[in-house]
Amino acid sequence: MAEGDVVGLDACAIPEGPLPAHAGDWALSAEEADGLASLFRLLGDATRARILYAIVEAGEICVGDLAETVQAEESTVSHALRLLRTAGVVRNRRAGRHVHYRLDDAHVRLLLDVSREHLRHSPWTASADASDAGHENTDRENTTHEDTNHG
Amino acid sequence: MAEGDVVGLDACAIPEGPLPAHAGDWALSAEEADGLASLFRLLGDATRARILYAIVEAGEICVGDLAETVQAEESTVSHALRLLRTAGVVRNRRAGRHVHYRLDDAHVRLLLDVSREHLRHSPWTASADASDAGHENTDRENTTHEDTNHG
DNA sequence: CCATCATCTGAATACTTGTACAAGTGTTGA
DNA sequence: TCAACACTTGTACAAGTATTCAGATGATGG
Repeated sequence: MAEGDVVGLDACAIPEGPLPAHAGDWALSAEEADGLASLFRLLGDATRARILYAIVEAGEICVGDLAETVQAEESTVSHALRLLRTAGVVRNRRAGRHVHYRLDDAHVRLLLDVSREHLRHSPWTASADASDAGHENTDRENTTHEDTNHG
Repeated sequence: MAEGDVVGLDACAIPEGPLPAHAGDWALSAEEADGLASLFRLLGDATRARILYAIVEAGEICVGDLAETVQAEESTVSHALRLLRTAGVVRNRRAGRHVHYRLDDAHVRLLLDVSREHLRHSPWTASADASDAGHENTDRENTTHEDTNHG
């Protein structure tokens, strides 16, 4: 009973032998989860995502160009930028009539990088063709009952 | 950095001297942006975030424990897990009456790791109190109008 | 087979949020 | 000062979504 050992009656969490070195540090408080979710939600919009990547690509870019690049109304872009700005993700700099935006968070840049990698190596695109899995039985879940050793 | 130099009349994107090596690769197509946003949106919910981190921490964990850990109804957790499952983020394994969930995407794990780091090093929590910069003029950005050289 | 446990699913609800239109602010040049 | 420009903001509405309740499914043990 390698793993079945730990499984109690009320607890079925299995510490999976070799845990990542920093296990235990992974636990998230409600606030942390909220903060993290806020960040992710911020990136969780196609327009904002495109804006961010356009900013990364350009280094620094003004609202008008941004709007043209991401094919959205300036108003939309401005609204999006405000969210990113107030979250500390981007930073603006006024130059004459223009306002230039640039990234203001190295972590976010890293996130964008990692996620882009993920995208390139993953079989998804926009429409996860696993659309709604109405039947939910995606055969990969059809496991043989390995540890049914209650007997 | 000499930046004001490059600004044109219709284009105000400034290539910021040394671009990241892979610049140009950063541009996101609409589909890519959508895919990326989908992923981020998936992580952009406090409940799901907590679920994911709980899964990472436990290595593998069943729905009931998950519900208790993240302090949510089992039904809520199940719904959340379905989204994560159909997106390929987590994977389940049936063991008797229990269903164990674990991460099923190294990229996502990395994202979670990076973002947790971000959280630890950032001054935010849930509510970004960097209020809304109504005037947007955060004085340090009050640069001398460098590129007002229209003549 | 039935009762029970663990989990899943569907539908209804309330809530959040992205977008567009229009008006406002601030800057520049004449 | 005025008009034009670049951008921001308020508001309203459509669309999306998280949560809950109730019922269904599948597994186990007697």
